[in-house]
Amino acid sequence: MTNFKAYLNHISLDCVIFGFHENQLKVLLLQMKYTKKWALPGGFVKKEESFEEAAERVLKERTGMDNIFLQQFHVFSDPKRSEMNPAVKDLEKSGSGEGLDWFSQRFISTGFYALVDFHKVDPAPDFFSDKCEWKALEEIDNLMMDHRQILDKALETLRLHLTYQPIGYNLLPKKFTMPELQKLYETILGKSLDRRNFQRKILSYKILNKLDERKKGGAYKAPYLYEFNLENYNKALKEGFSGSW
Amino acid sequence: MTNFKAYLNHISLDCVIFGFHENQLKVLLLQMKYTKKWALPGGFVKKEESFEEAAERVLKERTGMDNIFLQQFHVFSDPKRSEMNPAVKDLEKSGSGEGLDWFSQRFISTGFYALVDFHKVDPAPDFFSDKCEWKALEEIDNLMMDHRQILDKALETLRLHLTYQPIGYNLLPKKFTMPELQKLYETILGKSLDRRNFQRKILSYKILNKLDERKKGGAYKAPYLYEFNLENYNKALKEGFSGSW
DNA sequence: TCAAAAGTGTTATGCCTACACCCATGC
DNA sequence: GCATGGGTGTAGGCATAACACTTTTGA
Repeated sequence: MTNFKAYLNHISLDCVIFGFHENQLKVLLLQMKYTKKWALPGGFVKKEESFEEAAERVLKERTGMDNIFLQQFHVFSDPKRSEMNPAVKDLEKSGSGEGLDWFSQRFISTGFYALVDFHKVDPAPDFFSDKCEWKALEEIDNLMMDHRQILDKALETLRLHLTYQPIGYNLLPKKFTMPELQKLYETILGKSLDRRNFQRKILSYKILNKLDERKKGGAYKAPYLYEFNLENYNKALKEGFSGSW
Repeated sequence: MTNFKAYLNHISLDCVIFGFHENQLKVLLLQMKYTKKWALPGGFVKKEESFEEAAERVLKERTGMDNIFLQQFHVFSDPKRSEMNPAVKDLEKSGSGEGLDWFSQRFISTGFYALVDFHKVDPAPDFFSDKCEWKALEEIDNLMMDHRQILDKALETLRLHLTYQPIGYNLLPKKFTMPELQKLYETILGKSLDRRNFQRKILSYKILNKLDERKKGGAYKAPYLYEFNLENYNKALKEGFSGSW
């Protein structure tokens, strides 16, 4: 990762990787080696790669996972967004002259968001960072460069998609309970929903299979387990829900 | 436009410029000089420009207009999308060696869609084209490279935005009638709507001012004129309509 | 037996849909 | 006067929102 010849100049991508854990929406972040600033996992695009392939590669490297749900959402092209890029400082300290040239150029970054099953992720830092960790949305502040803006835009897009697309297959384990699914929706939307109405509505979409099993081990009354009906789920992904006109 | 040193390598943008005329949704296209293929107006990004600024510049050049409603919607990054780029052939014929190198590189294109008042546009071809014309959606086929795909994605995005955002201010003259606005919606959505329900719904958004004037000159009963209530319109643009959760 | 969480059903409201009649204008 | 398009109102159905009681379980 110190030979940049294989990559397209001034093009980068940043990934907002969402996971759901302990009833919180979390994002996978890297802590830069020298500046200690937190940053979104990102990468560059090889000369024969599509952006989607590049994003998959980055995702694989940071999470160990394949086939991640991935969605591009915006291009961040402000010519000043790369100014004072802390990564440059990180490279100065690491003494890589070649890298310095690379990092001092202007970067146009395409934002992707990814939805992953928290438990399946094995976080791995990259060459420029020494930590890779999940952070709950509330504990995140002061990200590198314009990464806060990128994160906000990703969240905004995710919320929008929620209103006309099913979500959850990529964020939850194979079997899950209705309260868990509801918590996921509530977390993304940032507001609480009525239990009964939520259930009626989500069931009306026909994207769930109710299982005979109940979730054991928890306290109190054991909730039923559900799984996604993939056929209908994928159909809903393509066609979308309702739409007002 | 034959000195490409001022521009970022392998980055381009393409604009899908929508206008509304004679109850049809139309798109502004260019006809390439040598291949005679039709193409979306596009351009490159200067080294100190944001994509949005570059798109505005392109829009200004093709339409003569400023302050156009502009929205980026997707990045097209397939490494093969530039293969057999007919513009290269156009350049071969025009004998520009420098241009050849430029055009033979891989391009990553960001798609923007624009909404404009048809009557205000003064179409102007660029260096590589000899015609710049409005085409109704139905008459469009066989566009250059992946431009058909870009157009389709723009239309899909526009339809989606229609369900949660007001639209029309940028596409219609200052004063317009309810039937005209309805035709616009019907055209974008590709289906017909009930007159009375459309009117009730659009009025419920409070984004219109009903004027005392009626449209004169037309045959039959003269319809009332409306204008957009900009304050509410802009508020609706920001906040969006409803949303199912 | 009590507290906490989960399962389930009913009612009211409002929005969307479908539909009909009258009015103005040009031919 | 008739065809065409525009203005307006109403009834039914479906989805959403608000809301309460019962059941299970562990402590």
